[in-house]
Amino acid sequence: MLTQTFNPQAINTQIVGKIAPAHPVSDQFGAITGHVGLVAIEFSYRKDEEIYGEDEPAEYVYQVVSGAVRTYKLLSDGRRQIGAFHLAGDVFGLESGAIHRLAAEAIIDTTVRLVKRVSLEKAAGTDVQVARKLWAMTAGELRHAEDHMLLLGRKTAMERVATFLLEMDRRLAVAGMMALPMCRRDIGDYLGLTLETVSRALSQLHAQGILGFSGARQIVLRNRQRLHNLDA
Amino acid sequence: MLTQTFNPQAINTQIVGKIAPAHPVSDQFGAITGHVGLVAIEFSYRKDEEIYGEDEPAEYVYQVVSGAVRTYKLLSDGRRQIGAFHLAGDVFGLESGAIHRLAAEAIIDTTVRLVKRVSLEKAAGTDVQVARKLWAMTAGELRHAEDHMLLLGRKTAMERVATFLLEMDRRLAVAGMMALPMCRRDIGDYLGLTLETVSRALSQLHAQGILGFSGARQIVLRNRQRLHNLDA
DNA sequence: CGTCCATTTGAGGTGGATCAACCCTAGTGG
DNA sequence: CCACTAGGGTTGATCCACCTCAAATGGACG
Repeated sequence: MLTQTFNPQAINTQIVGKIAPAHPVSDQFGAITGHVGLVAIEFSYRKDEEIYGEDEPAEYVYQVVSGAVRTYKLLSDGRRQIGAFHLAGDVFGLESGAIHRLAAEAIIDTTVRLVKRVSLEKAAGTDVQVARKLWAMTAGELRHAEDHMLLLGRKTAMERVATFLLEMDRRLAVAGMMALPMCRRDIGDYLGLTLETVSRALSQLHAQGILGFSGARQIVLRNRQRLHNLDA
Repeated sequence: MLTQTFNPQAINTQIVGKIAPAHPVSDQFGAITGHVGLVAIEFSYRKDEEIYGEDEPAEYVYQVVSGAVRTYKLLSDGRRQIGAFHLAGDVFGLESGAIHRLAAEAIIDTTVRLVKRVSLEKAAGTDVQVARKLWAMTAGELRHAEDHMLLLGRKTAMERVATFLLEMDRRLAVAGMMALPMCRRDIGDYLGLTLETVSRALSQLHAQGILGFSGARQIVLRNRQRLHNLDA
């Protein structure tokens, strides 16, 4: 489990170097790599492929170029808690220490950009702007985790699903429609529910006209206000 | 909610200045304040007193000198999720941004040491060691939150209570005994359970000889191995 | 010694889990 | 182009872990 099982330069990679970020303001990763002149490499993973395991050495920090990633923890009997979904532009695998605290897998075919963690650490050691940015990114993850603890500890199934839909709507809606990359089981493992409970909640919202389907994973929110009301 | 309702220098305070930390290695806060020469102030809160509210400006960063603190989020109908308990030596209220994401209250009579957040920010802007330390502290909180999401999303009531006991044993046991500062309701709100379920789990562990009571909050773990087995 | 909470314990209810079909659709191969 | 298949999704029936409501007990403190 502790061995690095791939060599990013071996398969389907591309040296990117200094990149003009696609989203100059919001692209935190590009802001750093561009600023410090780090070399970034692109790498692709197929659906359900492991990117790194829990408790593996944190050799790289990643940014999703396209696709989607889940990070999760497992109990010994297989129960799984997904901590976060990472979509295009998101950074994941950033650790202050040397070990990944969650495992990461591609949800669908995914391309990532990656840099060595030690090179970021080194940059942070000479540039306080970089150090500040790394802290802010970790703090952003902490904020999400704190919100998610409230959801997992205290919200009902319908409230959790409503929260999830509003989060995904905010993060990946295009033209009022969202194309979910993940299956019902992933959603359940993110929300601390079973896939059946997620499906029932979505069906109920559909029956109430709050959302529309075009295929199980293509969802249109028809009434965000009522969804907000369902979310505690 | 957004107004700062106390003046730390007004009541029962004491200017501490550069402190020789009681725990030279583990005292992260002292390491910073001592290193940079920041002025720390001591302040005391009575049991159940609010230290700061959710979404208040983060004017200070705190370290527990004595006592215990809970940080939590509320839903509009009063449901509460406690994110963490902070015991002697722990830092809390550290934010990368300008706002506190959780509220904080004293669980029992508590004394804290505090420094202005902006002074820490300033120190981090000139000293990369300080910046590194602040990042590491936030990353430590994130690690705890990630572990706690797994607990809240996927563990059974007995597993949660076992995890809680092992955590408190590690953090506050003296001579094999722990004196819990918090009530059953606080434990429940930390574990995503009701106070009755917490009580029943503790009674069951007592009946099995895994722990001993001397008063409801004085607990001795008699068999850590069996407790570990109960914790997934 | 009495009061006030915190805690424990009991009885019963329920939201979500589990177990089990069934359905839909995208992909595959003929 | 269509039949077949497999995996994901939906829906139904039942179960049970935990919640809710209620009452008794206990311990700390005046």
